[in-house]
Amino acid sequence: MDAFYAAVEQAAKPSLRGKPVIVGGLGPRGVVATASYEARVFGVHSAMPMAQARRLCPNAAYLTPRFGLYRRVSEVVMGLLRELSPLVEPLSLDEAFVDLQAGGAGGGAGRWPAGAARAVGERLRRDIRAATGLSGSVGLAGSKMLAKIASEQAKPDGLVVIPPGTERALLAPMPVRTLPGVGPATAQTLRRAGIATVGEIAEAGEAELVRLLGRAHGGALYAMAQGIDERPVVAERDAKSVSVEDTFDTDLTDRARIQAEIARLADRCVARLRAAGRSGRTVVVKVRSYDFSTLTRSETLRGPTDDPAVVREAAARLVEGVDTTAGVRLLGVGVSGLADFTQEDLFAQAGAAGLPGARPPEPAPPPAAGRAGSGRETEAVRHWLPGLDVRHTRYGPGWVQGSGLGRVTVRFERPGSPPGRVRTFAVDDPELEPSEPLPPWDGQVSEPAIRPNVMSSSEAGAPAPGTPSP
DNA sequence: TCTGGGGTCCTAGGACCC
DNA sequence: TCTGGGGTCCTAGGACCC
Repeated sequence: MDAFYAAVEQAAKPSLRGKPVIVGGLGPRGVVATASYEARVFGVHSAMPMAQARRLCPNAAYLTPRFGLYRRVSEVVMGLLRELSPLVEPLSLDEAFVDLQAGGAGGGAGRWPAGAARAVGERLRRDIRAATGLSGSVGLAGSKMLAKIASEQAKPDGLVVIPPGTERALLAPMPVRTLPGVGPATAQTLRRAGIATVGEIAEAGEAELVRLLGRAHGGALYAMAQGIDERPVVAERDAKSVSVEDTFDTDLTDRARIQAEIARLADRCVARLRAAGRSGRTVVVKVRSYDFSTLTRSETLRGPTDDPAVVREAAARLVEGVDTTAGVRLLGVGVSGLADFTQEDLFAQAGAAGLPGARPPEPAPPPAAGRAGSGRETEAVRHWLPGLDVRHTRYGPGWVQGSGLGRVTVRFERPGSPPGRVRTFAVDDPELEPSEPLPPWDGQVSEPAIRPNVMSSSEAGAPAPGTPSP
């Protein structure tokens, strides 16, 4: 999907179409998650500090991310991919590999008539636009690596095919950073060895690449430089770890506060673990200091757990051993070594944590949602975060454009409506209330081809009763 | 008002075991 | 009592991806 988060927001907010839109953290330490193509013209890009983005593009719309909405749109798109083949490997909410041969749409025996793949790709792009109102790009090739490179070249709103037999010649002149897996550090190492292009990787030979980058990375890169990538498309990979982390607006130094935050993070982590029906054996704590130096401390239990108390206690022990006196900007808690939860694990975890071993396997305590989740979200709503949906009893649905000085500015429009007008209210106006996001296909003129058949529980909240329809 | 949050994979050293 | 070789597990850190 092209500039996915920003594109969803533009689809949901008609007045933002054609304008620079930047989605990301709006706090003092936020970074850009996605910039629309209109904003990229100003040099804004993903992972850039929000402060820098505001200097480069002061007139953009700055919006807080709405992952629940993006997830719903993503599910629609992934559903379209699964119509092409059962072998779909999502990489993120907005990207996936599809093994078309496994889908049999090419006519069997793994042979595709000339042009058939391109036709499938173009039809997919039309279907995605019809179902979501958004544009996606397609790369078609004989391997995951080449398909990914092709899709990068196809963006935005395009399709690129790399025909079999043309791979090496096509790759040779490209900079090494084109290859997936080559980031700043690898590019630097290669540059120092006089290697700037993919062709030069192939010329250097496997022994040299392994010497420079190690067995796995060097070997993989040497193969990729020749267009060789045998990795299969794998659907439904089980997660191997679950983690949560928070960056604080100002550094933390108070030990009690740090321990309180660690406990909150542990509860949030376990809540996600349980929601996935998993348990884990290794607890990891992450601490990023005032100077951005980052360390982790981990402890492996004797058996897997999904008990919030066990994870909380392990995390507390681990952070106890870290010098935090100079100030920490980020804390994180994670669990790895995941297993599908079984009843026997309860005994193992009781022993491992030094808890009273005889404790019966009572129903595990609730995932302590009280403090972190609901409290924080309520707070966010009261601050009328830019980008969030609201509803006014007289003016209907709209979204927060900004707030401050006791006022909140709302633009009244919705997906499918013409650009709306702006009104300003007191922040405590009783006629104004937060509301659920309206997906982009709501209000479209034509009936969408596909609708999500399942709503995630976090999105399932019914609209408030008694509010008038527009 | 420099640098988010959620992941994956790899490497390397030490403990431990046979 | 001059000290091998291979394997696994754990811990910590780093590169990379979206």
